This record gives sequence, structure tokens and C-alpha cells, in this order.
Amino acid sequence: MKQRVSALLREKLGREVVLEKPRDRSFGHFATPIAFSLAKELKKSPMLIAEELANSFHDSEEFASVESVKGYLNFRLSEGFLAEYASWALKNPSDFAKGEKNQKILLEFVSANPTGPLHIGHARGAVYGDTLYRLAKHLGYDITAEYYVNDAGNQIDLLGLSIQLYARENILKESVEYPEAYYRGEYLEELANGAQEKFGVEIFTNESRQKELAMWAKDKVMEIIVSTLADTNIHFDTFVNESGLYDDWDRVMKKMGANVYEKEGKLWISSQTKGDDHDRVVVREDGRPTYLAGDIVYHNQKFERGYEHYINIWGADHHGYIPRVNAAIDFLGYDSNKLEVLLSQMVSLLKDGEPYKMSKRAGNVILMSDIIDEIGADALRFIFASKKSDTALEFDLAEFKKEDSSNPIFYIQYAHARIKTMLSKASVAKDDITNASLKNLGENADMLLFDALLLPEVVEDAFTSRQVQKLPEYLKSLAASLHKFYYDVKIIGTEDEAKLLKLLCVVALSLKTGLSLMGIAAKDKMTKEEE
RNA sequence: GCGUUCGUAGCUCAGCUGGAUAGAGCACUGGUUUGCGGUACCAGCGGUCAGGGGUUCGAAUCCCUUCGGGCGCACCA
Repeated sequence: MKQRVSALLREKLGREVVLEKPRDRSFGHFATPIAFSLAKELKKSPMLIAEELANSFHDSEEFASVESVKGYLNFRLSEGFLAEYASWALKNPSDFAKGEKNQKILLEFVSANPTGPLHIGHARGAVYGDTLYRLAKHLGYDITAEYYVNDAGNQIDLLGLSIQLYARENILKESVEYPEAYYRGEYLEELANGAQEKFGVEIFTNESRQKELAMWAKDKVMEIIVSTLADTNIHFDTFVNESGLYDDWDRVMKKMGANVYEKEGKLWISSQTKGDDHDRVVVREDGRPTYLAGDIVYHNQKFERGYEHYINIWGADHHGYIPRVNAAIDFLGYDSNKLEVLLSQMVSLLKDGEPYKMSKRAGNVILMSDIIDEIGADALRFIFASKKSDTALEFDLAEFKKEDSSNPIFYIQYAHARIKTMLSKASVAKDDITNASLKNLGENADMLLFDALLLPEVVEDAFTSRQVQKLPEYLKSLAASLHKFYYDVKIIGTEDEAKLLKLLCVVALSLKTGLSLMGIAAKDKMTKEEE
């Protein structure tokens, strides 16, 4: 819709024009302050320019009116244009708001270490990534969702050790001394029991079998992670294991040429020449690779797979890491501008106004699965998708357990369910609704129809700006328009029933499509949960 | 200290490719259609958009600066 209007303006003026939705509905559907910018060039008053432009649109069929007001140009789309678009959408519901981009994108997100279950911080990145993924898919991008599994290095050794310590204390009833760093949490019990069954208790006391235990355990942890993600409707296309990448090590190092050098018995990359604070070690004196080493091979592999664009979602605490990875990509001979790193910020939780208690059994982190148990996956997704991902967020769980308009996910679902209920009570035939005209609906209905048809613009905008919160914001406001319309206008049993129901079908389509892009299924009925 | 990011209503947050009177929910006050789910709707209250300067016809939005908070500054991940 907006694209169409933009295109018309571009044609007429020979330049890109800023189009906005006027705050005040009485100004029409779209508006542009273009006359102000033109005023200087043309040495004429904005009012005059706007006036002339308005007149020049007189006979276009897309617009019911084009008016100039105080230098602004206000457009009102014609009923015919809106009606035609809406009818098309209802006939092709699965194509609604779809796009035809076909850029090949690799999106890497979550990538939490397989050393423990996902916590609330991971959840935010997971939801953000998956929402972007859904939006991109819908827009036609050829996008791949990838999880990078850090299954090599210290943290894996630590996992083996932690299970041994846990088992020796809790299963073998030995008294053990814990080192400074080790993992804790309820999941260790599950792992220890599983290991006992599989290997026998000997695995817990034999230090040389720590690695074997760890390798088994990290796969188990991945299973836990994948199942938590699945509970949230998040699925990955590919998993890449760090441990499988090192075969390529020599070749990749050679690729970086003179940008790798040896000093003090270690291997460094000269990332400082690319704006990093200092050069970084990639191989330690004892020959063990650093974390960065894995990322270098991984990113080399990514670029060799040949995507047009790369997106990584990282926790914001890793933002200092960006320059060195960019440097490595450049050294490998690729364009680091193709890599876009998006950050997902910290989350702090409240429950009834009090800081959410981190349970000891969970290891003093808030588990993602616990939050799903408390408020459900839909609410979890909605919260995280609703806020800009790169700003810190604090929210109260209690708000999402309520069943009224203060709970946005509930509010939107209710709007959808209301429409479905009405359709089931319709006194006219289905065909009458499908064939009804959407013209002469009146001002209010017209605006509601327009609102419902805005989804395509929102989807496109939300993805290209990487600001997924635009989608839930839009759905909230569409739901509000629907509830208000419902209150103002009687539908069933009136003369206009068929056409009004058709209008509601468009709203329902928009809500349902929007929700599904957030990984949430629209409800046809609201059922009260009994406590 | 350096880098980065944020500072919008009492609270949680939108708005930030610069544009017409600064928005929503919560909280607080009051109201609502014989009409289809009141699980909804409407109204009131509440803001020097952290402070200061600059660019512009126009700044919450862009630039500079001060203050305040987060995060980072490993051969940890």
C-alpha cells in the first residue's frame, strides 16, 4: 500500500519522498512534508507548492482525496483501492504481507555453550533471532538459522569435572573440594544419573575419563537446550560444532598470511591494525587455541559457504568482541561489512514488584524453562519481542499472568477470538461475506480496514530496521481498533452484516499473520484458566 | 581512564530515515450502548523528552558538551 503511494510520488516528483502516517486520523491515510524541503529549491512558499501538488493528483484512482494543509500534503486512499487489496488478501491469505526478496542470509543466534540449560538472557536473544528469522522468511529471504555449538575448550572440560564432583558428593557420598570455577544446578543431577546408568560409577572417579564423560554430557545438554527452544517454537536449520572445525586450522591460518605472527611463543593476529584495542592471541604457549581461534575458523567456514549477508546475535556483554572478529574476516580476505552483529541486552525480572528469586537449585540463574512454566511460551515470546533488543529490560511476570487488557498478548488474542466468535454467529451465508463489497463502509470501518492492511509495511519495516518490536506494537494497536469498533458498531443482524464481517475477516487475517510471525498461534476461543 | 550504550508521565516502555497538539499499559479518579464474550470501551490526572550549547523553516529524534546508570576493556567463554 505504502509502496504504491511512494511509487506514485516518486514518479511525480522524481525523488524519494518521506511518507508518514499522520497522528491525527482526520488528516487521512498518509502524509508528507515534502513541500517544506522543496520550498528552498523552488524559492516558493511550502503552502503554494503543496497546493499545486495536491491539484496534480486530482484524477488518480488510488486516492479519494489529496489535500494540502499548512504545507503538508495529506492523502486519503480511495475505497476502491482498499477494497480491492483487501479482497485479494482474503483470497490469498497465505500470501498476505509476503515479499519477494531473495537475498541469501545466514543468521546465527543463541549459540549458548552446551554446559548448562538456557537462562533468561539466552531467551531474549533466542526470541529476537527467531522473530527476525520468521519475518525474513515471510519477506522471501533465503535465510538459514544456525546454532554454533562451542563444544571444545575449557568449558567442556569443566563440564566433565563438574559432573564428577557432583556425583562424588551426591552419589558416592564423598566429601569433595570444589575449585573456583565449576558448574552447578539441578541439571547436573540428571546428567550424573544418566552417566551412572551408561558408564557405571567408575566414570566419576577416573580423572582420565573426564573427557569422555564431558563429550557425552554436552550432547545431553544440547538435547535439553533444543527441547527448551522447541517449547518456545524455535527451531534451527543447522548446528555447527566447534570441535569439527579444527581440521581446517592450518589452511585457515595460511589464508590470513602475514596478519598472523609469532611472539613470546604464542600466535597472534594483528587486529590492532583494524581498529581493535590490541592484537589478540589465537594460540597459547602450550598450543591450545583461544576462543577467538574457534571463531576465526567458524567465520571462515561461514564465508566459504557463500552467503550475501551474515547476521550474528550476541549478548551485549560481548560487544567489545566485534572489532577482532571483523579484523579476522578482513584478514581472511572477506568483506567484514557483510557481517552484522546485533546485540541483545540484559534482562532483569520482577515478580509482583519484587526481584525474581534465583533458585539455588538452578545454580543461581533464572532458567528459561522456569519462565515458560510460569507464564507460557507465548507470553515469553511477546515480552521479548516487544522491547528493543539492545536496551536493558526489566519486567514483572505478574503482568503476563493476568487475563485482561493489561496483558497485551491476552488483549490481542481476545480481539482475534472475538472475530471468530462473531463469524460463528453470523446470520448470513459464508458466500455472502466473501462476495460482499467493502465500499461505503463509513469512516470508522474504513480506518479499521486501512489499519488491518498496514501489516505488510510493518513486517518489512520491522525486519529491515531489525526492530522487531514494531510488530507487537502494531498488533496491539490493531487489537485496540478492533475492540473499539466492536463497541461502537453493531454487526450481527444489521443490514451491513456481510460487509462488516468481511472487514473483520481482514482484521483477523492481519492479527493471525502477525502473531504467527512472532511464533504465536492465534486463538479462536478464549478459555479461562482455572487456578 | 578508554570504548560502547542508555537516560521520555510515579512505574514498565513505544516514538528517534528531523515534521502538524509528545504516546501506550500499569497505578489513581470518574463514567459506558438492552448490542453480538464488560476478559471490552470512554474520559480525567500526570511530561522543562537528564542539563547546556549547536545545525535547521522545524529537534525527543542529528552534532558537541556536562551529569547520571549499564556493559566491555583476558592468553575466560
